[in-house]
Amino acid sequence: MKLSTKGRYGVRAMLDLAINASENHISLKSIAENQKISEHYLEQLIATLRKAGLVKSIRGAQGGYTLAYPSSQITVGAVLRALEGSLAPVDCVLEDEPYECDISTCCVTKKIWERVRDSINEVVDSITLQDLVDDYRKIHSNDGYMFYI
Amino acid sequence: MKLSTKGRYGVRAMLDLAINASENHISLKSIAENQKISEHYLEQLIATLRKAGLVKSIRGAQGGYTLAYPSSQITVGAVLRALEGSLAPVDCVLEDEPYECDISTCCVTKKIWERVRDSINEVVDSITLQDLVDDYRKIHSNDGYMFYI
DNA sequence: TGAAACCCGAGTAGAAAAGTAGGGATTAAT
DNA sequence: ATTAATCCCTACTTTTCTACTCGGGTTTCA
Repeated sequence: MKLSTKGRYGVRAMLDLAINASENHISLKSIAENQKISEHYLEQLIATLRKAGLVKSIRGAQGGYTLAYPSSQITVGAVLRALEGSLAPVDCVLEDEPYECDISTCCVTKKIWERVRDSINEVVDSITLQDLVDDYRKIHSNDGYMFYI
Repeated sequence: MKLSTKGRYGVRAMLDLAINASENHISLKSIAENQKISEHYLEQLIATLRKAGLVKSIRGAQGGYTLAYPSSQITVGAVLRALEGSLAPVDCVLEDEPYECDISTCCVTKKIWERVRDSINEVVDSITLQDLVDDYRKIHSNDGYMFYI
């Protein structure tokens, strides 16, 4: 029941972008350095986020990435689902294409997993990147990047 | 962010025991057959549940397993945590021995994972095996074992 | 033109999940 | 007492997935 590095790294990368949203765009390299994440690996994660429409890229020299929307409009849930897929704890309660049990109506335990899925989504959808930025600014006064996992 | 088969099989096995709690004890073999789970694999899961004090075993011929407590006193959460360990989505918010980040006070994202962890625990701790038995009886009228995942 | 960036697909080592194998210990029934 | 059913235990294997790495290609600014 663990989140993979995709989700964790992704949220941190997006938070990095949100914190530095004042600058026009940020290079992959600098995010990777700040967050101590393999550059090439992060590239793949950001590519996923771009395809999901959560970040925009600027190509060429001096290029980089920016958030596609204001940080107050991007939830942690959207980031996680883009990278991890559905947050359903078992495949029979996937939101889009639930895996059909042989005898789905008989599946008593399904109710448990639906409730777990919904409660996870509720939490992560209630937190925006801006909330994280606010928390971050409360702790730091522009003293660099210090939010590791 | 998926539950492993340990957790899913474990809950189903415990539900099987709860449904048949009227009989004194049930053999591993019959649970495995009912639930369509490899007998040898289920044996390992039940061993874990026994060591966690959730089921009792009777050895020898005609032996088997029973719940260690009334089904109304065993939560899904207890079963899941016995088999899966902490339901924390990342190691830095494990209840018992949280993985210490280098700079833990600075970890803004930690708050997210704490809230996710707590909400998962809240859901699974609010559901007892008896709740599942009640659901099961609502759907079936003693027509066998039909709750697959 | 060249360097700094983003873009893309394939491959890979290690870890974890899921299950197998094989035997030992206990006990009810005969 | 013997047998068969059952639980108990350790180790091994197979499959899948994670978390990368590799090696390029393309775009754009200076």
